[in-house]
Amino acid sequence: MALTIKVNEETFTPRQQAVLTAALDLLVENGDGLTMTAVARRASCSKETLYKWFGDRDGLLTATVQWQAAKVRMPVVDRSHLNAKALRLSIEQFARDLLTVITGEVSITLNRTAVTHAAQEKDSLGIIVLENGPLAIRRRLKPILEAGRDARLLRFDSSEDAYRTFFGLVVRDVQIRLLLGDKALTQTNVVANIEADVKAATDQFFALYGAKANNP
Amino acid sequence: MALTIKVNEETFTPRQQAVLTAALDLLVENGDGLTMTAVARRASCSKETLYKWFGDRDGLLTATVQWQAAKVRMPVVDRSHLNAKALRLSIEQFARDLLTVITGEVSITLNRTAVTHAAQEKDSLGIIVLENGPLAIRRRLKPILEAGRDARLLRFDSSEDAYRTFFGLVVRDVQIRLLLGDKALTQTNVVANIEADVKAATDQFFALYGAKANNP
DNA sequence: AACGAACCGTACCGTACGGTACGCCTGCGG
DNA sequence: CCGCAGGCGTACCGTACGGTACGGTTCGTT
Repeated sequence: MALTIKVNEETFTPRQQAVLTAALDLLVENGDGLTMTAVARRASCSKETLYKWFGDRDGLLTATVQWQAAKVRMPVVDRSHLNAKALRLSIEQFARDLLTVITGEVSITLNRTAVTHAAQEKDSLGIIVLENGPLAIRRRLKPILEAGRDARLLRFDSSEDAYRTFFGLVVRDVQIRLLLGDKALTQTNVVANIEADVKAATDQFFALYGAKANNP
Repeated sequence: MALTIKVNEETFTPRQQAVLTAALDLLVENGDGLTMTAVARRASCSKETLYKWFGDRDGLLTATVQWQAAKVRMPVVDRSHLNAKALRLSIEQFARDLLTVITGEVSITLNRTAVTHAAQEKDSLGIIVLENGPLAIRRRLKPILEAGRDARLLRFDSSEDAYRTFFGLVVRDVQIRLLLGDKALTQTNVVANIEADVKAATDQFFALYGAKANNP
């Protein structure tokens, strides 16, 4: 159970999804408040049903994170005719999606849950969150970057390095500060600046990896 | 108790420091294993003493994190005669310090503990970790950056933005992946690449903010 | 020597929570 | 109409852990 990571969407009945929704709500409202009793009460079901469906508490947690993380599907960017303007818009869109997801309350909750989980020799949740968060973006961004390089619009040796630089330029210290509960970073504040941050990060990315850049 | 954040180094007796060391060891070994009984046994002291010294479990946790985080004192960089080479060495040193700290087992543990804590309406640990981690670097880096600007070696409008870009270029996705327990990032692997990453990040930082850079 | 403070070890209490058992209701196939 | 499977609600059990109490020991002070 702990070792089987079902990457594909598990097929949950509507009733089960209602239970998962209740569990997620409890997680968001009160991070550690995910007790089986609380979920049962919130979802109006019996604890016995929870155990029948999800095995144990960890199974319920995993199902919740898995199910919710998989819902974070960012819009696919058009990849045809890669002129400079289209490429820039694509990059900006990725930056915007990444920042929007990361600053969302659900994402913060899932990441906190996974980090907490990772602090106890359990890493399955961390893998799930990674797989559906940064790595999902990476999988979709890399082909765009490489297409940009093929079109002589970008210049880099390793698309992995380019991706990680992009991640750093966009995320900066926002995620860790949100995870640590930095009050100075109210989400409204961050959200209000997303557009400016997106533009700045994209500018910097092109300054480093644009074809005309003077990087080694 | 919960509201008083003692920024200055609390003066702990050697015996108390031994207790805090035991607590930290337990945290590192087994993230959630910080039970009062375990600490008392490890430190060969009585639980009653723990409660007398630290008030309650949260007090012990706070004292441990506070005490340990404050120990992360990165070497001060020479700020005199800022020629281009000295500035670059300083920046590199900051990058190296930041990466070294972040990838350390103690830092990972403290950050995980603080994130877990933040998931429960408690934010004091997060503040402590932030204050002694990223913000400590920021406090010491900003003057250097501004001195570099005064010396016409760097060009930027906001030193805050410059710092955050520096943070992103150096940290990238390393910290969040370590916090989530990404096995693909064994620490030895990261540590082995620190020097290369330091150089790359510094190159990129100067490409963006160096006086000869073509940034707006 | 006598006293008391600090502290260790351990036993103890109350509670919270994971997990299980059981009685009851509802809906559906024969 | 009967039986039964699925599921709800609740009661229950065992354990782990935070927090307290207490007897015994060491050590410094007078």
